[in-house]
Amino acid sequence: MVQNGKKPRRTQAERRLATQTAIMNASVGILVTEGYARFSASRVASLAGVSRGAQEHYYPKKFDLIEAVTRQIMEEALGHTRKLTEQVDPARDPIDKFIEDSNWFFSSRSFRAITEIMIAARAEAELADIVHPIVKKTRGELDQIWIEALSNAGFTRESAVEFIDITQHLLRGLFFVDTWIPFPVDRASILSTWRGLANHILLPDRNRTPSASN
Amino acid sequence: MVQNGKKPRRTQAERRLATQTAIMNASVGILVTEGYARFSASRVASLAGVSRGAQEHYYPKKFDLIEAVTRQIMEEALGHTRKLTEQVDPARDPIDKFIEDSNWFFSSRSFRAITEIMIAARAEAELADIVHPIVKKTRGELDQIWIEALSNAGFTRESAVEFIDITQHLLRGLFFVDTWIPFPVDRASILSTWRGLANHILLPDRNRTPSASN
DNA sequence: CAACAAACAAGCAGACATGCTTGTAAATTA
DNA sequence: TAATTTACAAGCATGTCTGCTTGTTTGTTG
Repeated sequence: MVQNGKKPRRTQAERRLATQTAIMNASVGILVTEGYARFSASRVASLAGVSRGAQEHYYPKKFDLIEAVTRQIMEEALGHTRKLTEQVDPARDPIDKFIEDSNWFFSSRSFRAITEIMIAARAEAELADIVHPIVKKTRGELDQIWIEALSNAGFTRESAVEFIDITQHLLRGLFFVDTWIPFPVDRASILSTWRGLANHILLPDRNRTPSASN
Repeated sequence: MVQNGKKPRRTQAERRLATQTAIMNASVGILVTEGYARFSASRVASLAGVSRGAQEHYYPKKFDLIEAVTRQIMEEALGHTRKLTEQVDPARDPIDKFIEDSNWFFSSRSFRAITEIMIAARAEAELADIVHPIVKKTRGELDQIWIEALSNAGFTRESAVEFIDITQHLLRGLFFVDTWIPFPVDRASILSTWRGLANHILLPDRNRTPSASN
């Protein structure tokens, strides 16, 4: 149950928030641990400790629920990256920070949940119409942040875009095996190798002030 | 219908084969175009043009059907790679051939179908017990073939293993985006870049330096 | 060519998911 | 505090999927 005995009196806003976050957490939990196949409205409500009726009240259709999950996760990721890049000295170690941040996201529960949703969207055109724009928009903003960071660090935009792109592909591949294939993955070793290759892709921009690298 | 009016007489073996291949093709077709979510026994039978009873005759359980699909696809992939490597002059271009072969597989309908099955297996432990050993075994054999090929071409086994591993991760990442994410993928460009980095990972064998990992 | 076995057809019962409707308690407002 | 809206509970109608059973056709064999 959401409410507890100590506080029999809660304001509407509190009740709303409690119920909604319980549903959100349960949704992500089921998506992450069991996958979309087991993601039913009933199971979400059950795990969240709310009734089907409460579910219905906030998210009338199943897709409304999924849309909310998608928005929340992408919002979180954006916030996480924004906070991280604000701490980054553009001239110092944006490459490591980028790899760290990307590795964080593409290993996260959030990405796992989003992926389950994207897979479902391939079978449900209506769902795709809902979530694709959200993902596309946020992904674009995230990429933009790192393109700026790497540009400010003295690399050409073109090479930055390529490096970001390939890094993300690699990380999605690691996620892929991690999640669905029964092979062990030595993530640290692979990322270390990849880090070593970065300088073969990222090119210094002559039109920019070169970074004070050591 | 499987049979046609011109040949009212078919041997049992022919009937069997016709029905089974129709079911296999329909299965892969549904997995590839619609995903596991829409993969139901009824739909397979319907698309294959056979009755549910015929389905039942050869594949009593849904998982029997999936097991057959898995075996067939992995068998095909192994045959494809074996044929390709037999034509490869070990001293010439095994790197290109490996990338080409891997890119073929990880872009193929077969891999798409297998992936749908692996995703389903995460939610169905029983299914995982059936398909994981098959995939694991075949994947191991496939890797072994290329490790030999690259070794024979003069690279250290260790570096060959690492190169193969990362290449496959990258290709799975490309597949990931290709399949589920609404972003365009410039596969040729990425693979070209990756090909250029190969020589930074693959190490010649005779200079077996006591490689210090950095 | 008769008898048997294999291949195939068709229909059914149980489980489960969705979306809806009706009923009740709690909180806000006038 | 009475009226009214919001939040939540619970059950039902509909549809689909799976696994099974029963019935019919086709091919093989003695």
